Amino acid sequence: MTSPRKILVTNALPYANGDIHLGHLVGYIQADIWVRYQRMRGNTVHYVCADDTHGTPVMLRAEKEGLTPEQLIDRVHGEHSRDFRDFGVAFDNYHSTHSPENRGYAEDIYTRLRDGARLIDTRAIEQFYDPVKEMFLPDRFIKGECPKCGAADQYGDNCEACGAAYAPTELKNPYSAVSGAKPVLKTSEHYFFRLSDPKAVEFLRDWTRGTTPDGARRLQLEAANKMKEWLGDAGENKLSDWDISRDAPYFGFEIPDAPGKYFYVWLDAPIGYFASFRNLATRRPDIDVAAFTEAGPAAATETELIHFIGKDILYFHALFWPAMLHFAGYRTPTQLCVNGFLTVDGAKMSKSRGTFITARSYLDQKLNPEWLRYYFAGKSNGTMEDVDLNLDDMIAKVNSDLVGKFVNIASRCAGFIAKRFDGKLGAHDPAAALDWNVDDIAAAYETRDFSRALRKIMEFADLANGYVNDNKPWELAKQEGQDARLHVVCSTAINIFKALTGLLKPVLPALAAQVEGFLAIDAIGWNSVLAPLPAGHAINAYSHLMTRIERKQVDALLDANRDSLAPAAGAQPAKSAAQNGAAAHSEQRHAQHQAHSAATEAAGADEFEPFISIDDFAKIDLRVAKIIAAEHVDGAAKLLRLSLDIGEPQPRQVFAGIKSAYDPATLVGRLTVMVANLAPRKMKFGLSEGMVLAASDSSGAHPGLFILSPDAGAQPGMRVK
RNA sequence: GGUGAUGUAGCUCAGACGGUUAGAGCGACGGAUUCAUAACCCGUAGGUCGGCGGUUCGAUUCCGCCCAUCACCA
Repeated sequence: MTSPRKILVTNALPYANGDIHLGHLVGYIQADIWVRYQRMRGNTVHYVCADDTHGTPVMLRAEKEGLTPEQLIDRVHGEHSRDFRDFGVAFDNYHSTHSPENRGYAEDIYTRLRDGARLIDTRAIEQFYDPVKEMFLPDRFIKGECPKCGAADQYGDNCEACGAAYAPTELKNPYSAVSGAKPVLKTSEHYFFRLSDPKAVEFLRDWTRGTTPDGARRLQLEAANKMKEWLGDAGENKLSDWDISRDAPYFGFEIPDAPGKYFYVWLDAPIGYFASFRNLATRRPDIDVAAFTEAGPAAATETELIHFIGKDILYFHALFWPAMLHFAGYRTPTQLCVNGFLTVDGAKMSKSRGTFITARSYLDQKLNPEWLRYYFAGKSNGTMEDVDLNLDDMIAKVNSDLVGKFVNIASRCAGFIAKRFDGKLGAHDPAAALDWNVDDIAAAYETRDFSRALRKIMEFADLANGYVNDNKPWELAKQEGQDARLHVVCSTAINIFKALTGLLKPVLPALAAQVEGFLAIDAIGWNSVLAPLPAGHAINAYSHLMTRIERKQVDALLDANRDSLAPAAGAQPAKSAAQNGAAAHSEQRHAQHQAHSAATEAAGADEFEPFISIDDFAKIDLRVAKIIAAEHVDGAAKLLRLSLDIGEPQPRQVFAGIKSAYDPATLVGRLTVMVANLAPRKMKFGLSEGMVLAASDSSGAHPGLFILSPDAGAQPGMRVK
C-alpha cells in the first residue's frame, strides 16, 4: 500500500440568500460519501465548506428584511449548518466568506496577481445605474423588453421567452428591478483579471487536460469537452478578461489601494475554501495549511485539492479559479467533481407542484435523511448527468433494498441469537466464507460511481438472504440436537450483515453507527469489513433499524412545499415579483443549485396549476356556443365582438381578444366553447357576458391563438364537463 | 441558432472495442415458505436497444440525418 493520501475536499459554497433544497444536496451528499469512503481507507481528509456571503443580492435581501447584511448571513449560516449536519454531511468546518481569513487570502491573491504576475488591468466601462437607489445594477437586476422577441419583463442578460442572449443595454424600456426607476448609463473604472493573456490561456489549456496523480482525469469527459469549447483550439483565444470589481455600495471586501471598489463576489467565493481550511487549522494544530494551499509545499507533500461542484459553476472553477491560484503562486485543484442538476419526477423542480423541496421541510416531515442519501447514491455515477428523483422509484428502492433486503437479514436472525444463545455469537460457517472480492466496490467508490457500488453490494445482500433461506434457521430451531448448527447459521448471517453494513457505511453513516451499537463493535474500517466477529462475542438486543417509506409521507412533503398561491405574475404587484425574481436568480447563479425558481417559472413557459377538486371545477359553467355574429370593434386593437347562441332566448355578447388570429367572417356559424358563468364585465365597448376559450403558448415559442371546436353533433347550449 | 449530453423491458438503470438466445433490481404474474414490520426464496412473462438511411457477411453497438429531452453559449 502507498502511504495515506492527504486530501482537502470542498463542496461548492451555497449562497447566503436562500434555503438549502434537495437540488443542493445531490452534490453535498456525493462529496460526503466520497470523504467517508476515503477515511475508511485510512486516508487523511479535510472536508470544508462555507457560506458564500457577498454581493448585491445579499445586500438587498438584508435591506428588505430590515437587517444588516451581517445579521442576515449570521442567521443563514446557522440554518445551512443545521441542514447539512442533519443530512449527515459532516464538514470539518463550515465557515463564511465574510471572514478575516477570506479577506487575507483575497487581498494576497489579488496583490500577487497585480504586482507579481501583472495580470490586473483597469479600464472604464459604462453600465446601467439606478439613480434612485444610487447604485450600479447587476444584469439580473435590470428588466425590460427582449430586443429580439419583445417579451416583457425579461432580465438583462437573456430572454426566458426566446432564449436570446444580449447585453442589458440592448433591452427596450429598461427599468431597475430594485426601485423601478429608469436606469441611466454611467461610466466607472473597473478592475480586470486578464484572463485573455496568452500565458493564462496556455496555462488553462494545459491544466484542463491534466490528470490526477493516479491517472484519473482532472475533469470528467463532459466537462473537458465543455472546456475545449470555451477555450477554443490551440492558437485561438476565445477568453475575455474578467471584471472583478464592483462599485460601492457593495457588500464585500474593498480592493486594496482602490477606495470605493469592491471585489466581485465570485472573486472571493472560491477563496472561501482556503479561508475555511485556515480557520479549521486554528483549532487543529496538526494541520499544515501551506502544504495544502501553496504551490511549492503542496507539490512537495503531494497533497490533493478536490472540489465538488455543480455543473452550473464549472466556468468559475475551471477557468478563473485555477488561473487565479496559479498566477498567485498557490496550488491549483487536483480534480473537479462535477454533478448535474436535480429533477423531480422527470421535471424541473416546481413550487406549484411542491417539488421544490427544502432540506428543512424534508426533515420536518420526519423523512429519514438516509433514504435520500441512499437514493441519490444509487443515481450517482460520477458523470455530469442530471439526477432524477423519481419519488415512486425512491420509495420502491429504499423499501426493497434497505428494509426488505439489507436490514431484514439482521432482523431474521437476531432473535435466535438473543433467545437461544444468550446474545452471544458462534462460529462462522466456512461454507459461507466472507471471501468476497470487494475491489470493484472500492474502485466504484473511488471513481464516485456509487450506483455501481450499490449494485454490487446488493448482490451480496441477495446472497445473504439466499443463505438464510437455504439453511432455514426456523426449522433448525425446532429440531433436537441442531443447536450448534442454528448458532452457526445465525452467526454467519450476522457476520454477513456486518460486512454489508461496512460496505454501505459511506452512504448510510447513521445506520452504520446504529448497527455498530447493536453489534457492540468498534467502528468498521475498510480493512475490517469482511472480518467475522469472534465466537463468543456478545451483541445487543435488536431493535428496528429502519422503517419503510410510505407514499403518504411523500405526499405530505409535497404538500408542505407546494406554493398554493396563484402564479406570481397575476397575483403580485409587478415590482415585487421582479425583485423576487432577481434575488432568486442571483442565488442560483452563486451556489450550486438549480436553474429554476418560482419567479423563473412564472416568467417562463406555461406552468401547470396546482390540483383543484372536482367541486372547484364544477363551478365553471362551460357551454357549447354558436357564433352567430362576429365583427371588428372600432378602436379596439385586439378585440372582436361576438354574439353567441347558447340556447338562451337572447344571444350573449362577448368580447374576445382574438382579432390577431381570426377574420370575423370566418367565425360566423361555427361552434366553440365559452365560459357562461363568468361575471359580466363592463368594457369600454359594452358589456361582455362571458369568455371564449382559446389556446396559446405564453412563452412565445409557438405563436398564434386557437379557439376550440366541439366534435360534430354538439348543440349550442350543451354543457361541457 | 451553435455546441455538448442523453434516449435500452411498466419504473430505475447496466452492457455491448460489431458476432450465437440483449441483462439486473424493482413492479406484474405463478409457485414455495413463515425466522423476519407480507419481509425472504424459486420461477414466468415483458424490449424491431428513439426513428430513418449508410458502411459491413453481420449494427442495438460505427457513420450520417431526423425526432425528443436536458444543459451550455460567461
